[in-house]
Amino acid sequence: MTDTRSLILDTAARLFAEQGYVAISMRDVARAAGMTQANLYYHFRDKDQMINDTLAHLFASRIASLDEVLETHLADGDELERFVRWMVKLLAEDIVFARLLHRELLDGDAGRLANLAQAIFLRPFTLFTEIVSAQGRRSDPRPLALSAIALIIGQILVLPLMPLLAGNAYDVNNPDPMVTQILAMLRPALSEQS
Amino acid sequence: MTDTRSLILDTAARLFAEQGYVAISMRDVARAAGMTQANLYYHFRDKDQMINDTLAHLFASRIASLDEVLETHLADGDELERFVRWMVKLLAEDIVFARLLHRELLDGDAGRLANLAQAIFLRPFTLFTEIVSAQGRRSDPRPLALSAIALIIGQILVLPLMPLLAGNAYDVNNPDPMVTQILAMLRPALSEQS
DNA sequence: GTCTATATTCCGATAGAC
DNA sequence: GTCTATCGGAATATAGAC
Repeated sequence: MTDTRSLILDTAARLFAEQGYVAISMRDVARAAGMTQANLYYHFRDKDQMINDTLAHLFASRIASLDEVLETHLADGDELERFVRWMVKLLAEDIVFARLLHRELLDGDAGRLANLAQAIFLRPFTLFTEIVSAQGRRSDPRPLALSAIALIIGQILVLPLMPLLAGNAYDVNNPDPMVTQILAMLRPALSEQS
Repeated sequence: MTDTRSLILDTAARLFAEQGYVAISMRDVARAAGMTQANLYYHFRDKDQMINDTLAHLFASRIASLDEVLETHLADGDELERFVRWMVKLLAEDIVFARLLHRELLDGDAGRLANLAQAIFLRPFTLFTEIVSAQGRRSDPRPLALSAIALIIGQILVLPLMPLLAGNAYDVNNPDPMVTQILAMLRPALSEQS
């Protein structure tokens, strides 16, 4: 059985993702984790520290999957497609991670944003700039890399609008159509010389 | 002098955008608007109705600017660029609107999302599908239209990461670089025949 | 219309038993 | 480690004077 601290962190991550930090009380977390609220203060100094530890725990576990992707498949196939597919799958299949990421982008203070940039975005961003540079473009690859990340994050954020506007929806369990759509925008932008 | 109800709605919009609905109390809104909390209940039944009215008031005023853009400039220039510039300026210059939009995409229930799709997104979405179709593409224009909106919204959301990753930042008061970057991604995708 | 005053519930956090 | 019990404060909302 997993230890109590991890149980609390996983429970808190789920609740915070659904409703936000302010809307979830210590009592809510404790009840969902099957303990009393007072016991949370044995494991965490206060609510702020529990939030920070929850984010650190979740983000550290999720970014680890990028290392696997990079190390085990570094030699094969289409690097751009592999990167996009990894990021889309990560955000589409893990709604807790995706929603906490959005909450941090909206409400994180300077320190939390710096952590986020370092823990989550730095390696994908660097990887993408390398992919862009490898295409032989001479201009600064960084705006294009940030746009790629923005496109993927934006696609996930507007997903609930899909059925209301376009009349259909990407299947969360099948990220392929979204990957295809994103690649259809990135590839032409990449091959444009500027 | 503007009437009390509008003063409350504008004040609430600003505070809700900054910190979220749950974090802002009726006392906070009342204090910022220069009145007591009890008086808010003369103008609104409860907090929920104040939130809904705040969103309806803000979104109705902002989408009105699209009508101006469409009606006064329908004949000139580059329709795509005009549309992108309008949407980027709207989101970049009006941080209250942009943040409340993001909050609704994250936390809006089905009814609020339907209102959002209708009040804000339907006309830009339709406009963009028409622009795409006018380019002579034969495939469904809707995924591309949604991607364009996703790209613009995503760019605004990742703005705070810019100085942390790319080492510089778009100037909020000068949306041109972001418009240029977004057009650099949309134009090639548009001219690809599929 | 706006106020003072208050009812009720819930919050974060602590003390201390086991 | 986890509990019961409780404190002080802040939340939404209402009653009623002006």
